[in-house]
Amino acid sequence: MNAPLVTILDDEPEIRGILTEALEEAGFRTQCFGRAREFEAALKRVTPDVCLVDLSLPDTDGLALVHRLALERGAKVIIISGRAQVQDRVTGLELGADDYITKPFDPAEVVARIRARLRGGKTTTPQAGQTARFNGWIAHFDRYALEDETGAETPFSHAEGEVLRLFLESPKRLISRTQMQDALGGAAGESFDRAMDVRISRLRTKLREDPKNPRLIKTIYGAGYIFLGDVSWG
Amino acid sequence: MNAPLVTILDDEPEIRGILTEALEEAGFRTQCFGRAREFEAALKRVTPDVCLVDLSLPDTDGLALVHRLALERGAKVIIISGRAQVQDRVTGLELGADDYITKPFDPAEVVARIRARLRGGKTTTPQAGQTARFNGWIAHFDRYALEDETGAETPFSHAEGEVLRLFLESPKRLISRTQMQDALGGAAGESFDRAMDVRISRLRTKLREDPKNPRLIKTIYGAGYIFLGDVSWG
DNA sequence: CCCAATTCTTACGAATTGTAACAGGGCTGA
DNA sequence: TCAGCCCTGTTACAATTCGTAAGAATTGGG
Repeated sequence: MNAPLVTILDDEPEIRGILTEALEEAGFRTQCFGRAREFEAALKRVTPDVCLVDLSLPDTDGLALVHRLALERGAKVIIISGRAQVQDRVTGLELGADDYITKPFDPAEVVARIRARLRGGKTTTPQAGQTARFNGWIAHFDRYALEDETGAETPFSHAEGEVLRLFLESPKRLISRTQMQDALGGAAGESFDRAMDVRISRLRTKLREDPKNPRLIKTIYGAGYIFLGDVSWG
Repeated sequence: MNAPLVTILDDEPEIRGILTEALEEAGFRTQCFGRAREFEAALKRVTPDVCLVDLSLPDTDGLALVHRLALERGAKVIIISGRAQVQDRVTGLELGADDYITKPFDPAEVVARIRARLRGGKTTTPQAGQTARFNGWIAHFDRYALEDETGAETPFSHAEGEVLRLFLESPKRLISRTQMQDALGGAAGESFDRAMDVRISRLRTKLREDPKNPRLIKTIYGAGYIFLGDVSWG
């Protein structure tokens, strides 16, 4: 398993430098961005484990960005801000941030708080179980079968299982098509797109999704897919 | 689903009072303890969702208690401490605490941080924060639908949702066109302006705005837009 | 070699979104 | 006040993106 990826979004290069140094020292992978636009562009390719966001961006409204990150992506967000008023912290946290650190900060504390977030989240599933429960379903990856609420089982194929596993490992997170393509070992960008669609389509029918109003696998036009549903592995 | 249970462990009665008042106001159930012994005894009967622990306890080592709580119980632990040194915070977090608040604290911030903890551990809140109410409407961002006063739902697309979310995140504030352009990730400078207008236009029709006299999305000639309406997220 | 299961590719239709074109109204200056 | 320009709203259309059915290619077993 790779080292956790932490993204840093701050317009001051000096702060970026301090943070990257401390974080790499602590064993994280890092990616830095000075403007929100670049950051959002990068999000189409990678899925950070924790996002550090400075609110005082020239580029955009930081709070709106935080809200989008937390809600759409399900990412862990830590706000770093010069605004130290209680009201600022409360609104930041209410909008979905997982933590709020005020400048000036100590890099050691930032590292400790990132670790605390990663500990709590458990986003990654280290090979633990071959079964996962979600919204009344049980996915048996050892047996390639989906178990109903009533206990009835529907088999699924290997390709379908790859997609399902990808979703179950990153629930409530937006997964872009390129990410999915990479994860599924799909060769270069041929017309593999359609194949993915087909896989998802078949998976949807096995999950008995209403094509007009999918509840579990939601597609975000022009962005990717998102799997809603409360997953617990075991 | 019951209200989340928060335990308060602090030797100062005054602080216990302040915290219980704020937490019950916020809708949590609370249990107070002045000594660690009583607290640990109570743990055999109940399972708190979040534990607030003051480190300066007379009858035990607070840090050791935190460590036990975090490791054995898997409970969410928030340290409240008078010790404000960075080193104290780092060790507290490393030992398993999920957050560290220094005295003096503001009860509102404590509530916000508790909520953030509960949100992170997917146990309690299935899908909070995905809806917003305003002037008789309910916007369901998880479902991409606008709910009427009568309960009727009108679906909206991702692009429309982006605009709507932007407005709901900054109500009663002027949003310039460039701001909106940045937030919506649109490539600048092009004739993307018109695209934005179209998005807003479509959103207005779904909100059944009178074109001659818009009540919610008001346009400020030469400056931008402003969203009137009393928004409450939840 | 044949059959069955699985997967990919092709093809087409539907939904979403950006673009062009035009209408209309506000703002400015004579 | 009125002409003219700029800004915005709206409509129609085109391009992109996505869903799925049907058939072809691949694989594996007998």
